[in-house]
Amino acid sequence: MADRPSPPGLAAWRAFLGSYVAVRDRLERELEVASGMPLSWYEVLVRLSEAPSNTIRMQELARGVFLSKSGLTQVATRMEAAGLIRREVCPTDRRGVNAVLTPAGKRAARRAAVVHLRGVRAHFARHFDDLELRRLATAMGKVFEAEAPPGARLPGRG
Amino acid sequence: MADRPSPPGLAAWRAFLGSYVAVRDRLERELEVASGMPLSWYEVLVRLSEAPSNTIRMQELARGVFLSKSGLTQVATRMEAAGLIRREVCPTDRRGVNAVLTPAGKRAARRAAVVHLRGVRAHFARHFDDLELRRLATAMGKVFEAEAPPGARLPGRG
DNA sequence: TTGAATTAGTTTTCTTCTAAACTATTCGTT
DNA sequence: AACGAATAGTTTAGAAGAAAACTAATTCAA
Repeated sequence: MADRPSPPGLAAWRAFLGSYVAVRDRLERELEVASGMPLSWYEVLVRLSEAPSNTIRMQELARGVFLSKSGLTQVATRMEAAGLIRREVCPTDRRGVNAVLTPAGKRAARRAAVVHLRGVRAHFARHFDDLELRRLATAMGKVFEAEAPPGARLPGRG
Repeated sequence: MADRPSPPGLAAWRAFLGSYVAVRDRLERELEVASGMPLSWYEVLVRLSEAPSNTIRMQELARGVFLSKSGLTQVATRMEAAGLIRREVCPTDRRGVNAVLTPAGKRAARRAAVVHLRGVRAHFARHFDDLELRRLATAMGKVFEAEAPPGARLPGRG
């Protein structure tokens, strides 16, 4: 194996990097303006919305939203203060903590989803046809599986 | 136009997001270990290496490396202290400042490039064949053109 | 040519994130 | 059982970056 990417390989990486930054930035600003909520909060809400009993252990949630454990603790503290989630000691392992979506959190998630999904469509998906989107999902999923830390998992929908 | 992405559209976005975070994180850590240099420094070095006279105005450099102007000022201050770049008042517009690559900066750029390019190959490009890489570069380039702020530009190589 | 508006960069302030240190619980060995 | 190792989360300390306030130079209009 060569130790450098081919020219198209490097060009693809650079375009990937640039488009990620551009799209993420737009989604972040739109969500902030429309919902007063940072993208990290939205991601927490989505994972909890999709989880059985709207409940996830902190550790697993941290992996799901790509934050360090201390980072998630801090996000969770703010979201708890805002009434969107609550935390309770895990009944089966008293070291653990469950993050649980509150009714207000559910409502906030639904409202934010409208804005966020419109943005994903307008700034990302709109640029491709269905075949391209399927190819992209497959290709990026393969990279994720190979490169993400063990235990990381892509969510199903939201 | 629908106001939500199709399921493959959303799946593609999520896989895109996840794989970006995973790959970027790996490249960042590898570069830090091997060169003691954050990725933001490397990106500055690359842009300067590719520029005529190894010189770029702060403003344009900030756009090139996806940093705010204050963010670049701070990065540049550290890199100047490390001897990798210097800053000089722009002769044609005395409001402006040129960032210039030093000889030490050139050497550091070459050394870091070996590590970084190996990483791009191993963690990103390796997962695709040539056709896929060309498709990706085209697709992502299109998104970048449409979504990046005015004046942003993808680099040619490095 | 003078003054207002614009532009370039830096400084200051604040937020967010990571890593390391710390506390508490559980697991695993003997 | 009991001790050490591992695991879960929080707290603390520190780095990095964005936005706003600020300084200085240039442009534009009258």
